[in-house]
Amino acid sequence: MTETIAIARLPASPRKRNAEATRAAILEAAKAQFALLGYDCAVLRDIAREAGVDVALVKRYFGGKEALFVEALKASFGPDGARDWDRTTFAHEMATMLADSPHVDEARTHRFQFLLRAAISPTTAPLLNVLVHDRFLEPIRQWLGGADADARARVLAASYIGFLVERLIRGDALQGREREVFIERVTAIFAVLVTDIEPQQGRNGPTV
Amino acid sequence: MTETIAIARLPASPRKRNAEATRAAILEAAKAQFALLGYDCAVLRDIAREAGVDVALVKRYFGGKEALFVEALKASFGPDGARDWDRTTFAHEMATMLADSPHVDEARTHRFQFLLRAAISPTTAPLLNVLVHDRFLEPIRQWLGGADADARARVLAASYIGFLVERLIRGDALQGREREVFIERVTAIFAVLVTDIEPQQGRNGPTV
DNA sequence: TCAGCAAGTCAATGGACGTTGACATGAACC
DNA sequence: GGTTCATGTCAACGTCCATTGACTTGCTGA
Repeated sequence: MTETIAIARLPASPRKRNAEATRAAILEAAKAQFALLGYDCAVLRDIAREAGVDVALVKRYFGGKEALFVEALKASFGPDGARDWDRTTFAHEMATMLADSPHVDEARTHRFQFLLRAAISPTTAPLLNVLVHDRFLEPIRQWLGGADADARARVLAASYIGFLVERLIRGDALQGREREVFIERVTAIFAVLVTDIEPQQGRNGPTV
Repeated sequence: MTETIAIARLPASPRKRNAEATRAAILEAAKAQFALLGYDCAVLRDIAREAGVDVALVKRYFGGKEALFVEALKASFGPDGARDWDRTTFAHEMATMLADSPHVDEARTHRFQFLLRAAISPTTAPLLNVLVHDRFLEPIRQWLGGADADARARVLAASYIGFLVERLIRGDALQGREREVFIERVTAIFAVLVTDIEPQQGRNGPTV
């Protein structure tokens, strides 16, 4: 009798009891679900199922949905932060990355979807103001440096968000000429923002 | 007895029975709530209360929450569409408008919040792809004209969305020097996009 | 004045979901 | 081997919310 059961167990991994591991599994599943669906649409039962545990453990380990969310949010914005980009190649690299998002650098795209959804939802927005500033705006500001770094960081962040949203809305990848043009223009935009000096006036488009 | 009751009625407006008016009232309340909270967080009871009617009427007039949402979405993107901007002043005007959003041109900000929330929520995104293209991207594309209008329209739309999100996340108004810098840079960005010719290469930031 | 219908009200239903506490089970320690 | 505590399971409960259908009220036309 025991042998047949042992065979039947193969599909479900017989995970050993391990608080740390299950906690981590829940957190990982939560990060994915919250990024994909946002706080309101994500469902604890699904998170638990994805982690291979019971819902009740969410309460045991995190206290509740909101607490889990905050934890997942923090976990998503850990060390990375102020990645040191090369100033001379930044604009082009970022543009290319965005053009190929979300297929390239999936983890990064993922994290920012998370942040974006969190920042926009009226439920979670209040939890976020500090985090957005500390982990997102402030690193950009410091990296930019120069005059009016704060305002420029804001514009840079906003542009970045916009391109990300655009990619989020259209799922398909950019290709061929369209991709090239996208990269060209976006590179030009980031170049405007990285530059310390003010953009020259009178470039308000051709006077038709 | 009747007189005292008549006096007590003052606060609640004794609206006459009027199908068209109540339908309109519901739609108006729905537009506001959906824009403010998004599809998932908006509650039919609140919409009904704001419109001064019973929840059941939502079903009678619109069929259900999703149908009401679609209706509200269409109603929000009616005639406006391809407003004819002056090409020579577009960049600066738009930058200024965004800097002062949402306090100026509140209606416009409102509508785009609506669209944004709708586009991002996984619940409503499927309902939107066509609408976003027809009422948002396509008018921009036509207005832009020139080479690679499609790709440029995409970048323009994305930037616009980004700035809107930034303003949405921070509620407070830009002021003083910060506002000036914001307008300067954003103007430069839009200028890059309105222009038909490709941006000059090599402006990848100072070589430090 | 009365029938008939549209407009509006009310209470109830059913599902989804976060939360909770009682219970079972495995491992570590005496 | 038995005790004990942490880990994991189970079956609810309560709430929120969209939906529904039966009921009431006011208007209109004969």
